Amino acid sequence: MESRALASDGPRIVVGLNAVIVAITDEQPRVLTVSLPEDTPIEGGGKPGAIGDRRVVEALPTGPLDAEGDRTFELALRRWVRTYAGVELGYVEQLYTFGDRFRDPRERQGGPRVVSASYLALIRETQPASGLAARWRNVYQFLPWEDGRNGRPRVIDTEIVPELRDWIAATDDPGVQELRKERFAIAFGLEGLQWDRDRVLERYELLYELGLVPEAARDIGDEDLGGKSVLGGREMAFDHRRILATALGRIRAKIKYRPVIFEMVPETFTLLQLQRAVEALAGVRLHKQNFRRLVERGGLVEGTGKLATHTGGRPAELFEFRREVILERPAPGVGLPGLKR
Amino acid sequence: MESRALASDGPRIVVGLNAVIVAITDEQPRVLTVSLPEDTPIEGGGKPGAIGDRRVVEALPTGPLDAEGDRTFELALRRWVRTYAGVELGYVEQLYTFGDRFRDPRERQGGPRVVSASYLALIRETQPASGLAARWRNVYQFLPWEDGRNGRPRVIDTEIVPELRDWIAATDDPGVQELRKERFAIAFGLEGLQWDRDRVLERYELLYELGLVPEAARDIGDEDLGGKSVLGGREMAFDHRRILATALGRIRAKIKYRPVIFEMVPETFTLLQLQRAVEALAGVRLHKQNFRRLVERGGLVEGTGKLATHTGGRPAELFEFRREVILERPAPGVGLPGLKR
DNA sequence: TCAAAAGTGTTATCCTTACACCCATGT
DNA sequence: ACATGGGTGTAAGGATAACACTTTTGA
Repeated sequence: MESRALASDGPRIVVGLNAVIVAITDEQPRVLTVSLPEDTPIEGGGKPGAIGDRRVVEALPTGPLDAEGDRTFELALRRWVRTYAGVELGYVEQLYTFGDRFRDPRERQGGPRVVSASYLALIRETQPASGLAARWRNVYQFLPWEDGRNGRPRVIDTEIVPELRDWIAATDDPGVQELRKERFAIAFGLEGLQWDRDRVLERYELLYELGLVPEAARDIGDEDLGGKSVLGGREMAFDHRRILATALGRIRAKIKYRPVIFEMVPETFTLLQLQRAVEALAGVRLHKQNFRRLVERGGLVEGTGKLATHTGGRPAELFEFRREVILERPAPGVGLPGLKR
Repeated sequence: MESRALASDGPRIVVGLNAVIVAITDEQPRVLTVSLPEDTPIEGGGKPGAIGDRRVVEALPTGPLDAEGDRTFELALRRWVRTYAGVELGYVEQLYTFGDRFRDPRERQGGPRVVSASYLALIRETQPASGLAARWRNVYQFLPWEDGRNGRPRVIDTEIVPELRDWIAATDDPGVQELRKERFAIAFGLEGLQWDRDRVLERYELLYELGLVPEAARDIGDEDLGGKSVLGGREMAFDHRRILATALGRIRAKIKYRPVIFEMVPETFTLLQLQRAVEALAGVRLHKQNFRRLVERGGLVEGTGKLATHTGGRPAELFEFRREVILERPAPGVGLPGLKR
């Protein structure tokens, strides 16, 4: 029981917090990253995968939990991000807690087991992060196969699908082949199935398993990729790209039944601005007229009467979020109308 | 960064895992609980709230993470539950990680900060739990206001609403009053709003905040409830009732877009059996004909041709889950058709 | 004048809801 | 016979998807 937990583990476990801080700028979803300093000390020494290498690898902002100072995880996170990154967080939710062995490679050299509670934070603007070596990165630099706004990403058919087919053929057991085919089809929407935008994590994990991302080779202590092509897409430290994939999947799912998109657009916005924001996160283009009808008739927004000029065409009315929807409907989200293009 | 986390905290944090194991028997949702032994040792001594009192308090099964033996949290959980409770888990997902200060009251007497990663597990049958002082409890014994299958639970109008009204009136600031009114209305579906079945956690937290559950008084080290009535509903140790509320909310939401209900019914079942299972979790009655159409036309089930006799009426066809839906539809769930009665 | 974006209107289709009614079994 | 649950049919209403078309600005 609880007392058992108290007795069992010694000082070999540490708890960290990390934040996936997402904003939208220039119609692109952005995530705040930090560079791990090249001289990051490594406990235990030895070859630590990519950590401590000459290469600079980006990571998600990570902070400690002060066991005696921080009343809750969320307060700790807000404090930490405010202090070190100079960013004030708005909407915050817990994402997932990662605790696999060796997710921090230093564990192999006697480092402690690192448990990270990860949080998703949505903010309105890309405040220029102060302090640290922090920067805003386009989320799709890390997950390029997730951006379908300009048609199906080319990587999928040129790189991923052939590798997946090889993987399926690489076993003789027809039962295993079937299972692989099914996972493949579900994750990437092949065999006539539709591409499920929300399955971001499943796709990343499949690519990791197939060794198509550099993290895979790195984590088994092997820089060499065995001749396997490595997809475009920027590498991250530790399992942070997995965490980012978890975050994007969560956002995509949530946007449909909670009005979280309004955490990320200005107080007032045109309907096209709102649509572009949703498209940036969902990774698909939406049908304009139907999108407008959905948000207007869904009671999500309310016209302000003011107009935005310089929209590139006819001035558009500025809208604002109608907070009352939360009271009226059980699950108010934007909903994605039929795709276009 | 990650290295910061490594350096900061000493042995003052421990990580535990706890499991909300849910099954359905006799049309009731059941959760596996254990009794905390009366002689549970308390680190630091002193008055520990309910822990160590004469009173026996039930808790969720909790196990340690073996930092060097367990490869992942989930494997640790499965191992632990198999070994100590004799239950083999099927579907498992991470729920939430709780880490508030003093969630384990022993922390006040110098005990360590206890971080618990909680998991939701759904299983098919109530295997009689072996070992431990484990038992299956009706979930609604802990959260009686959540069962609306026989009409609106009486506690709501007799106990909860009056207390909530007092709470709203207890401040003079009209702004605060508005905020309270809104939280109240959202959580309990008053003021003409509808009751949102999924907001289980919000309801529990409101009741906790108002001191209507014994845990509230206990956690501030005060056995006396200050004359406040305490609702029906069985107490749990630590914040385990909050965890249970989180779990029920998650199940209710998930059932609508993932076919998780099939983890909890026998391999073959009649449509009424399936409906009763969904009703047990959702806490509402459903419209029979429409429920059937939804699951059949949604491609979720497939007739086996066999019949179940002794149903109480005409023999019913036995159905089974159509695994292929997962391939066909992005978010296959049961969906709750209009209520009846 | 033309491109770009805003905004209006209409129709076919599908899904949900709500009734009404018949069927088969056990007691 | 009748209570209980199984199962079919259908019509009304609402939401969505897909089109076509008009309006208003800036370059």
